[in-house]
Amino acid sequence: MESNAVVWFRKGLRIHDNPALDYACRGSSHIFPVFVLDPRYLHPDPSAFSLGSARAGLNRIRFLLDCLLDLDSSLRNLGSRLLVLRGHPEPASVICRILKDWNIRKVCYEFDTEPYGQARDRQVTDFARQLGIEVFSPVSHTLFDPAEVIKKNGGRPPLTYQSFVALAGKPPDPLAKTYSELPPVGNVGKVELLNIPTIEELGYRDIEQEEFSPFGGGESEALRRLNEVLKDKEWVANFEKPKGDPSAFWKPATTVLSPYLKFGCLSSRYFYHCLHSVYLTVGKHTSPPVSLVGQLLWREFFYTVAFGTPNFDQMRGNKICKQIPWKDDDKLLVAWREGRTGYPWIDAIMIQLKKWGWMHHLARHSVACFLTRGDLFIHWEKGRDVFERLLIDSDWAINNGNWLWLSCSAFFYQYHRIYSPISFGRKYDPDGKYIRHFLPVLKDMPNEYIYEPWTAPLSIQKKANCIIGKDYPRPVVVHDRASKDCRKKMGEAYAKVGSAEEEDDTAASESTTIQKRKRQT
DNA sequence: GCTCCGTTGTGGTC
DNA sequence: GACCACAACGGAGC
Repeated sequence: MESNAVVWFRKGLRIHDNPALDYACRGSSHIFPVFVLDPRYLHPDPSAFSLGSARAGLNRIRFLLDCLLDLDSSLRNLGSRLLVLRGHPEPASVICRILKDWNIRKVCYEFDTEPYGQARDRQVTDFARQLGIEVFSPVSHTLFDPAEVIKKNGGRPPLTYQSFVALAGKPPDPLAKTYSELPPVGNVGKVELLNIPTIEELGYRDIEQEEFSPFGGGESEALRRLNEVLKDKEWVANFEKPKGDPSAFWKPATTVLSPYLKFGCLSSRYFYHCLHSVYLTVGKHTSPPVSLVGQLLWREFFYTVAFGTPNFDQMRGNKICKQIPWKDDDKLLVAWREGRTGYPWIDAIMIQLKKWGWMHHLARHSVACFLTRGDLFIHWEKGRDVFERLLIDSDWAINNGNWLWLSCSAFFYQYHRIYSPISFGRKYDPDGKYIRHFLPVLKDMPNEYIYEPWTAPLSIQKKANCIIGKDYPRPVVVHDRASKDCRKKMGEAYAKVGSAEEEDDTAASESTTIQKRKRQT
């Protein structure tokens, strides 16, 4: 008897440790491995501020296409293939249609915690259940089930890393299963199958950008990269995140596995498992929060809080977010976004973001602090949008979580600790090699002035072929003054924080409001 | 109400 | 590279 199963790939673009794929294969005569191309994610949007679609910059689109090509090739090696479908009018309705057309008995897809994914999957789940089709939606993108952690904590997400780690315990092992062959693909009937498009086929032509992300997508590349990392056991064992060098770019100071985790080319559980094996063989190793395992737990922490916090991605209506009267200044925002603030360290980072779609974690801190509480006092949501579009590893929960953190809106509140746009970078890279690469206009500026070129005498500027105010901008703000002003405004906003909460919700936060009132009297 | 703690500040000293 | 002063936040636990 025929028994057909669909494996719907969204994230989780891998064969290894893939419970949805594993379950689809069990007892099925045919499986249909499906990916739905979402035009909003892929097709050019000329109104966007950078090359790319409405939802993603070109680097991440390219990364996704790499992932799909690799997944298709792996499936073909197992006697199957990826069925690529057109996402009109939207991915969920396309899935509903094929469930019927292909006489599907069970549909399997990885559980997705993001609001967009939740709404999309609810449509499919409801539809399938009406038709009596089995839905299998396992948690496999994260180490833990965020809903369970929240339940363990009495219904609220833990709001500190330490309390999260105390609750979390040990994650489940990855699936050990490997395949020699998959059940054959069934008859797709009249459903149109697409090829995995190229960038050019999507309509991206005459691209002038001269440097693109050096990181290619796909499970094979993820596992190659992982094995490269694991080879250096000492490095893995001694890893301490805050000690990394943000200016290292040819050989980054971190693993750069984040984009692979984001798309699920690499299983977080498999990664965790491998790290643990290394720890066992070397004995002495670093620990969370700074260790590599600690980094995976940070990911879990943000996924959990994001899942359990309504309006996590905005200031308004977000209970854990400080209400701060951020400034609205498009000119400053654009200067930051385009790498024209006049601070070479900040601008070089923003250009690396634009060209590579990746920069070191501490570099992200520098520019996020500069945009928000450090210098420009612009809303973290604006910076979040820029990162979300341009980063190849942009991940809804983690990106929003980090912007909340850096802007001192949640999790972290020491707003007087401000990164200097001049000395922070110089500490790691006194010769400015990083700046010279990403801002070639400054390549002949002497070391002495590379972090503050506006202080160079005109004769030096001329000799370096870079006149400040003409070839490279003057600073948009004076850091010493701007940061002092920001500190003052943050202090005022913090002092007023009780009344902001009162505006948004009345009954729910009554007890905290009373506490705040007491404190004020 | 007090104390301790918090992945990743800066600028100074030794 | 390690330590300090600076200034000074909220959360958690008692």
